[in-house]
Amino acid sequence: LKELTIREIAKMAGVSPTAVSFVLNGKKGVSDQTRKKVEEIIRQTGFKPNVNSRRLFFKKSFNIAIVIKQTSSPFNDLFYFEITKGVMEKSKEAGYNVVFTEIMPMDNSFTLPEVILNRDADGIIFYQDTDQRILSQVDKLDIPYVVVDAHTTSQDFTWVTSDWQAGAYKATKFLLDNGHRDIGFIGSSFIPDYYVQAFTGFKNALDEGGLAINPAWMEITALDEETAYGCMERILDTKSRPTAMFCAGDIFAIGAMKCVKDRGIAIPEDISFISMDDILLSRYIEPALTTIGVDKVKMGILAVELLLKKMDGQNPESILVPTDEIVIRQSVKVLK
Amino acid sequence: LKELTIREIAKMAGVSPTAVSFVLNGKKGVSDQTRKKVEEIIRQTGFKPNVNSRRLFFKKSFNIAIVIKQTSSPFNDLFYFEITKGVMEKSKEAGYNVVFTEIMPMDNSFTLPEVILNRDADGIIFYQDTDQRILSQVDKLDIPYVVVDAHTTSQDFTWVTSDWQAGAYKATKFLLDNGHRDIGFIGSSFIPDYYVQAFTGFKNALDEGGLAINPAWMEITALDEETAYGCMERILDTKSRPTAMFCAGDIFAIGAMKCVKDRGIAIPEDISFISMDDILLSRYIEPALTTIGVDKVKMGILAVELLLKKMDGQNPESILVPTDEIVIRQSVKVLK
DNA sequence: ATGAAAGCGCTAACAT
DNA sequence: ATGTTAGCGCTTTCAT
Repeated sequence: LKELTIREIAKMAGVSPTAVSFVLNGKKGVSDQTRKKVEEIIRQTGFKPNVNSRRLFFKKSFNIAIVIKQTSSPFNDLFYFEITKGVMEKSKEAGYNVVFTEIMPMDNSFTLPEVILNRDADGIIFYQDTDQRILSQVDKLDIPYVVVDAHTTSQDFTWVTSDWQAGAYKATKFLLDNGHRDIGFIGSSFIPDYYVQAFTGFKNALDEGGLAINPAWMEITALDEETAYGCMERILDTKSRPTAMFCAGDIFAIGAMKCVKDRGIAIPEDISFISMDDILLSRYIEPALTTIGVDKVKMGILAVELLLKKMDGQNPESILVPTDEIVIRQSVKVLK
Repeated sequence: LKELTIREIAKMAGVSPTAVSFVLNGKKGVSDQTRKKVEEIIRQTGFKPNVNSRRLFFKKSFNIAIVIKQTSSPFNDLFYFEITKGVMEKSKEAGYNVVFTEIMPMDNSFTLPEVILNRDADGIIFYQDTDQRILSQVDKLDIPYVVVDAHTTSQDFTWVTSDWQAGAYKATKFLLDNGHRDIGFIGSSFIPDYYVQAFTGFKNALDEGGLAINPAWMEITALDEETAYGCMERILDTKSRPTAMFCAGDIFAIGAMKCVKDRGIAIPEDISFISMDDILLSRYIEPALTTIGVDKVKMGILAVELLLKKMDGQNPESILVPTDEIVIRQSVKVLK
């Protein structure tokens, strides 16, 4: 298979390269006859115009870069992999490649990936909260970007984030609807905005049900499975015991449930659990976790849609993605 | 920030574009003095040469494409995400972008991703067994590729695959070393090569221990969690019961364990379980699963290394990646 | 050691 | 409607 160029196609069709270019790009300025002829030759030869020539001419890379953090946990990875499916779907549709890159927020250098420094991407999608120093650098390069799943949102950049406040409300309401009155809370004040959202949703549901928060059952220092375990220990060490726990994240629920089981307390008979995220694991732990899901593929699609608008010079509104309905499994008991 | 070109840098330094190009590419033909001067200007301006001009000149994309199947399950996704980390690490080091693409083996079209049809990748990494019709198309395009985690290997293409035969041997040996003599097998003849590897490792260990295979405890129709559940049912319905099961894949073990638990049989007190893969889930099910792991990041690195060699015109040997040691958790009982 | 000039393959402005 | 030509920004050959 030899290397074809637009020149050779032109020669074969007995026309000028311009004609071929016009046909390729669907422009007018060629007679129906030559168009047909050229199209036929292109079909026969399977000719594809050289992308790099086009890139050079248009000063456009036709790449969208995804930036993930190297420190991301496997749980996040899975979450982001699903988002990526949406990103790929929409990018392909719009004629862009998806280039994967990583940053290491550990070392304080905050160096952007080469793809971006080289201006080899027309737009960027950042996953998860992204350091302001990174974003400023991108601002300087004047490359449009969108942040997906940023817990700390802002007017300063465009984002796509799940509505965790609505999620927390729904989850807590579900407990109330099932007869629970003594409800504890495990959250994370280490992610301030996310914490506020989760807490606000929780509190709103309680308020609506005419219930007060029991401070002894409020734990806000969870970070991961282990720390959530610790939170639960402290709650169990108080005088009275809640009949249900709302956890701001499946992984917190998993840690807390482990603590409860270790003490020989039955789930959901003695204590019920509900949380948000719907990570893969939640289906497999025992008992399977009742939780609130989000459509991650959709988040990826929305992110690309916003990005395309920004690349088009528009200034679209950020998007709060509605949390889906509750995935009911076995961790919540119905009280009479 | 205005658009810099090599011409402008040349002007600023009072030299020719050629000189700047030589400096950028570390070639000799420039005096130390001009080199210093040019380097200084480049440093000050943060100039980066236009990648697309280089691509056009070199007829090289500096892209490596990853091709995954859209039908891949979340478990595979996680597995492949880790491999991807290795791929990114090594690709970056070698100066290549990583472009993510999907194929849909469902529709019988077997259309390659645009990136590949456009010759916008210098090399390809396929994840998982890949249809021969796909590979032939790539052969025609004459783009080098490597298949990672191909269960069905062949002399016809270059691959990087875990040594599951050694893994099965190690796992079975571990059961024997812990005093088990009555051992069952759940595998999948739907993936013939993989099945043969797993079975051979299993059988070799048994042979070595002077034990015969009990055909009543051999199930080879597992495909996923559900079918593995069915396999286990049939084994439990036989007259006698094994003290331990070897499963050719964590997900099979998870399905089989569910069956055992549903029948009120205790793990590992009554029946022990061991398998291979070490997927994320295995740590979280109850009891936590003892299994054989592989270094996925390393697999990604090795894949890129092979690919780079192929891109260099070499014809490297495929690689059988050693399975790691056993990850001992709680699913195997020590028999006296 | 240095610079002028050609060319990678495409697109589009401009003549015809 | 069609063809000629310049130019996107780089690298490299070839004079000087």
